[in-house]
Amino acid sequence: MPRPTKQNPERGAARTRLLEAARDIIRAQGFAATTVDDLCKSAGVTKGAFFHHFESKEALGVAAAAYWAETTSAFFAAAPYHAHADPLARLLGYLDFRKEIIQGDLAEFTCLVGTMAQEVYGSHPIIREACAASIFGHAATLEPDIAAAMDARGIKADWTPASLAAHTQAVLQGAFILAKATGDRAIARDSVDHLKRYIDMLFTTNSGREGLQ
Amino acid sequence: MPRPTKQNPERGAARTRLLEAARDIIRAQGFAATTVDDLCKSAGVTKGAFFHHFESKEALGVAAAAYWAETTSAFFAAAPYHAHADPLARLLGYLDFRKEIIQGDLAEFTCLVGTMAQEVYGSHPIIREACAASIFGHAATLEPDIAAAMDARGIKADWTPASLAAHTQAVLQGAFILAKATGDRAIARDSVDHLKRYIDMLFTTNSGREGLQ
DNA sequence: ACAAGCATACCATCCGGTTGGTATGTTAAT
DNA sequence: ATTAACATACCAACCGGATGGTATGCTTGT
Repeated sequence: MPRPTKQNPERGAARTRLLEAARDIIRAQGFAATTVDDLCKSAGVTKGAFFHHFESKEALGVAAAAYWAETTSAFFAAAPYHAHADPLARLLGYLDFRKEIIQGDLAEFTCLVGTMAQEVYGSHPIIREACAASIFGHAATLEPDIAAAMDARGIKADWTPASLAAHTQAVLQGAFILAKATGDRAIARDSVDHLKRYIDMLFTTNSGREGLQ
Repeated sequence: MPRPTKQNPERGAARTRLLEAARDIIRAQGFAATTVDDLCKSAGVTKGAFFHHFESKEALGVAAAAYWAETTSAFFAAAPYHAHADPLARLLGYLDFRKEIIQGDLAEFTCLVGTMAQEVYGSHPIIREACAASIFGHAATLEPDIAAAMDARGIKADWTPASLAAHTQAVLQGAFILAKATGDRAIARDSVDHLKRYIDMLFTTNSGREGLQ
């Protein structure tokens, strides 16, 4: 869709630059506090360009969630933890990878769609749905490894691969909130450690094979 | 400070009513999307009353977090799980209690300070701090039971009571995000179940007594 | 009399969205 | 090969309503 010209090679990139601006600014300020002008200024385009590409601010929110889903799924697909032969090692490797990327500024490693979902679940159901699709689409990539690890160890539990995959995302989202509340990244990594310990115990002790309660 | 009159017994309650309105509306819409007029309308007072009691919208955010800390700490202090004799039973009872109160409308059981912290951590550091105080003040109430349970079972681990207490709050906050994203309360309860299973295993298997990594 | 607890009215600014226009590129009939 | 017709990408200026905050004054209890 982009149509660059000879004089201005940046032409045609307005949409992408607005989505990148949205990704960065919304993570730092939230959706409601981010104005269309903020986005235009950061992207270096005018409001006319904004409303040419997006019907409304709400539509940008949906597009930003979709863009997030695309870019992060490519990012994780390229991550090294997939190289492990054992599915449990891949799962724990995923969590190590998540721990590794918890660094730098808060707005750089926290989750756009988690932030947006929390904020707009009541007022913008369309954005909420796009965020849910991104979160659970990502969680779904963990399920095959979880199922394979259960299979390999003959584990019959009262929890499902989908449930554990969702739980990993809950822990990560919650870890981000604690990090934002304290300003401390370490507390987020600590929660991921607890999650790793849980999963390790689930697959390496007998307790994991019997139901709770 | 309230000064009720004979004609209008509600007089003097403006501040409290504004805080209650803030608790309810901010949980449903977020802090930035909640206008001062929204709050005044819901509390049944005028803007003059609002700015008589609060210097600014930001000041109301801080007061709302403090009010949340007060009311929830009283709420949990009165909960039945404290009756258990065994500290581990109290800890698991706390999580059962948290599960039980996940019902009704989303804005009724989710956490005000978690929502606010996520949204304003960058733009309103004062509110962020008040939210952190509320979250970790609540987490601190779990630490004595965790420490006692470790003691009773002679557990020497590479995690601290404070770290596990923080993790429980991370799981709860994350569970709320997933619930908001999907509109489904059950997924939040599932995460609490995983957390219960984790804590159960930590204290009832040998794996919990050795370090991860 | 005086201060606390409000209400009314008002303001300056901001914000999402619109309008009209220009520059560039594509399609297809002649 | 030219050109008319159309589409895409973007800009500058503007608009109406909303928003946080203020100025002022009225009530009520002490």
